[in-house]
Amino acid sequence: MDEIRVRIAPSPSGNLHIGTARTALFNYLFAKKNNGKYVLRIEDTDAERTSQEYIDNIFDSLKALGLNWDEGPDVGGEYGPYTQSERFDIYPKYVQMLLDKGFAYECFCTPEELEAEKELATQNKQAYVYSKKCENLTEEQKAKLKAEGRKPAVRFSVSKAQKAFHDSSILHFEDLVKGDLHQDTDLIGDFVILKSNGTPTYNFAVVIDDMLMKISHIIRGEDHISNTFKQILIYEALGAKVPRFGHLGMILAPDRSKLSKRHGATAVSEFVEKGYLTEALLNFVALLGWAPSDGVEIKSLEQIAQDFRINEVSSSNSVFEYDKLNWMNGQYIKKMDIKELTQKAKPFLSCYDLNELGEEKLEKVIAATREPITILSDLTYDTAYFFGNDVQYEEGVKEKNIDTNIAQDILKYFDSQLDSYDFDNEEKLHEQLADFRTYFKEKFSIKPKETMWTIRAALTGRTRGADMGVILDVLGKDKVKYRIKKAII
RNA sequence: AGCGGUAUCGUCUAGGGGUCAGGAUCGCAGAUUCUCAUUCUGCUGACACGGGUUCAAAUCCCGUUACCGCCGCCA
Repeated sequence: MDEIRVRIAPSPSGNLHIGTARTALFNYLFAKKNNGKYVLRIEDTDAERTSQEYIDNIFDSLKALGLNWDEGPDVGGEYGPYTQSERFDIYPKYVQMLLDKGFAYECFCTPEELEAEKELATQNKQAYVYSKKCENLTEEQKAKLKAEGRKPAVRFSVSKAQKAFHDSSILHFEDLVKGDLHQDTDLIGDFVILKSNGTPTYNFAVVIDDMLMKISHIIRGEDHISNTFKQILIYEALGAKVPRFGHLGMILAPDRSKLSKRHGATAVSEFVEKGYLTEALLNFVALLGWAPSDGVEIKSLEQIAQDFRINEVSSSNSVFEYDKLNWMNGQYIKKMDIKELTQKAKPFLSCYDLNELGEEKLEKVIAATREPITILSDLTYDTAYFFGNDVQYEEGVKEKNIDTNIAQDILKYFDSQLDSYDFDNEEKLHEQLADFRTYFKEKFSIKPKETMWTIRAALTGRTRGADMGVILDVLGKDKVKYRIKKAII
């Protein structure tokens, strides 16, 4: 059997889209599972929409996700170049081949003429199919048109290719995820393969590239199904081996439309900026259309690769909802190595002076605040009280937990005890805090919870937050005293 | 309009002629810890509709509907 080779071919007209990331993931998984090669090709034929910034973003995002490629523009490989714009000189040869074999012809139609044909079709409520009026132009006619300065495009003759290789006009192929797919080729118009400006169209360039790069399996979104029939015909006309195809359902926004900017983040990098971990993002997106055989949903890339079967991928669309992504991101945040997490958290703490705490204390802060959060950006607010001298009271907290008589008693007593607290020993602090709580419970029947709320409110301005022992420890005696005194009326 | 695809809890999904239709997430309720968080336990919640085939249909077939995609000298 030939080597399994798959590819991901993003077009750099934007940052790496989450949908493209999922397609990349499934290709990667398929390659890993089958000991194949996974190649990256940049499809930048449309120079106007392409930019280096997007190319960099695609590279960075893919790498951040851990979807490293075996061959690609940067790492090279046997079948390069892997950037389509550097391959322009190889397409004309194949266009000529099709021209010679009679599977393609020059078309001199102007945009206006084409537009008129389409207009007519819509008026008659018919599907538009190119009229083929240039298919049988004589050499003289062509020469005349060229003399007039008309630059021809090259069209593929669908019917000729179809008749040469198939008995019926219905073309079938066995899709890796959707099973038998078919299309009446009479309904496919003769499509352009080479534009009049000399550049190949997408449908032609992909076939040539995939053929030359020996791609064996093409896994992509189902928006490409109709292209597949055209591409199969080109492979056949070229005398090339037709690869296997697999079409994935699309990722939809909650309103069932295509996921776009108005729904929020769409690019992997935007999710990262919002505070999502690439590991969680990848895991989440894997679950859109695929389910683990053991029911365990949180899995590493390698674990997923072991369990992955392309024919088990769902063939329907899936809706992208944040609920589960948030939960999953939270799970990853809880489990991540604390040093690594601290590094990833830093961009979200740029509004604070991190030197105030130092690396060791910062790690303590992150460890103490990571539990309840779902995205890293939650840390911005949740760690606020560890920085600066003064405290920002949340609404109602001062009135409810500081300014009452009991609260004042608690604070005064706490203040008087503070000198005996061992601020260099977190474990000791916990015990002392526990004793303090018990004291108020036994003596005044104040719930431990409420005692702590008061202390917490004075120290953090909130009734919710990190472990109190950690707060005392990180803040240190001076700051704790300062904040407590400030709260006492 | 045409062509192609898809249809199981709100969402992601498992299953597939005989199941109490399973899990996850969300929501709700309880429990736990100093914390309206976390964690744990429990609960609510689905086979799009209509016809067949069959002893038996969510599962197979046909139709309808809905949704998605494609109909570019974009990729």
